[in-house]
Amino acid sequence: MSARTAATGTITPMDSSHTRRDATRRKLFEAAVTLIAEQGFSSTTVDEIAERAGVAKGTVYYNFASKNVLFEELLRHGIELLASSLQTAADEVTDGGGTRVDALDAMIRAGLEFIARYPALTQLYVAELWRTNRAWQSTLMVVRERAITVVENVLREAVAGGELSEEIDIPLTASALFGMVLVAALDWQSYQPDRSIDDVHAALSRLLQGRVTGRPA
Amino acid sequence: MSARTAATGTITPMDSSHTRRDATRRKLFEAAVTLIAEQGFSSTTVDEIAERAGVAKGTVYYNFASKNVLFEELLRHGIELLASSLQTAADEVTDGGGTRVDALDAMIRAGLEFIARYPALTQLYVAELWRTNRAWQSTLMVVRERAITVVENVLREAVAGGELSEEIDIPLTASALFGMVLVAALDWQSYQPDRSIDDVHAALSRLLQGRVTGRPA
DNA sequence: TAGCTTGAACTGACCAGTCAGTGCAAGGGA
DNA sequence: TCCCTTGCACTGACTGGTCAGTTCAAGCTA
Repeated sequence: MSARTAATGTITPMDSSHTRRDATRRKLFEAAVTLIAEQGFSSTTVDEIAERAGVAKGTVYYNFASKNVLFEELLRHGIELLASSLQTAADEVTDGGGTRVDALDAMIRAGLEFIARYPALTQLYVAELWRTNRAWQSTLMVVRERAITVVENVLREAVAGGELSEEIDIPLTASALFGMVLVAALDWQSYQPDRSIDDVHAALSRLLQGRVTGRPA
Repeated sequence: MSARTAATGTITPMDSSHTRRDATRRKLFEAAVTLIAEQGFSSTTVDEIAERAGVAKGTVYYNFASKNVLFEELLRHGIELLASSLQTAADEVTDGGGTRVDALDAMIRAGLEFIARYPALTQLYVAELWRTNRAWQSTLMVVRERAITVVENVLREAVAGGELSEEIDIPLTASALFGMVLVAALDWQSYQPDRSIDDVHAALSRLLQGRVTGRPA
């Protein structure tokens, strides 16, 4: 009974309650995320979302105040999944006696797994995250903060523990690591889908651990 | 007489010819790139583009067959700027007797400068590059190829010359480097605009050269 | 003069959001 | 046991508005 589902992946592997309404909302998230990732927010119509979710258009408006609100709730929902997945990966290593660098490595792995499981959600974040003049700008800032902070915290602990150089710039390094995983994963999915996740992980891990320039450990 | 211009940056610092028509097309590119970066392709109207460019709507259709065609030509135009900028940076170092790793470092710098100069163009690529089911999908594949290849070539030469470990995965490492620069730069512009380009460059450079995990060279 | 631009009017498709009405499960009164 | 009520969840035809793309007579400029 794998939690993983088909190509695009389901957004809500764990569900909270079991009311009829929640099931409908979940179906709508599901439908919206793939459509918006494929076509963008404004060229995705509410009719399409409703049709793919197998409900009537009115139901969309019964459950969400507007198309915008549906999207914002989707963003918040998704980032919670990512942040907790990264946090869990880091905690498991740290609690098991691993180093902070090992934890970073585990987060890279978790990031790749997340993107492989929810490619549509990821694509959607990438398209919106650095856009200016958007209605949901503030939502996105919070969302970004939530994810980046997890990485920054581990970096900070690693510096404090002497594992990483005191000279690294924590916010910028966190961004860079994030971007490295993000773009490598998206490229992998879109343009080199034949590669295994282990290949991708190994390449990124090598970069993190400074084994690209060829000095062995 | 700096080539750099205002906030969004002009797309066409070097122009090829001087006909009246070319000037109009350039104005339209200019207007389209910022509007689309801000709002996305489909919520940007042709009327808006014409207005921002200071031309009549009829002129848009006199110069481009459709809104789609305008956008595709914009993508092709932009990637040429990026690829040649990266190539030039790499060549300058190599021709001047620098190592391939130095060339990579220079490309990081050139990438950051490019993104700082053309943030709207960059945002637009990021939003579209990994999107599926798009009319201009094939245009984008070519465009991505053009940029990634420049990085891959330098990596390959570096491996051949023994500067980089033979074990690195060239396509994946190129993607990762690309993503690292891209995301760090966008984050810098959007969320930490007070930082200097030198700070950002230093942080990325450290990652490239494996000085994050603290082993001095 | 020929190539380019203007601007306004028009068409037809498309789409977010509305709303009067349906279906149905649970409760309660007789 | 049967009927009636309540209200949540859902439905889908409809509305008012928007926008890509067209057309064209007239003006400008190299």
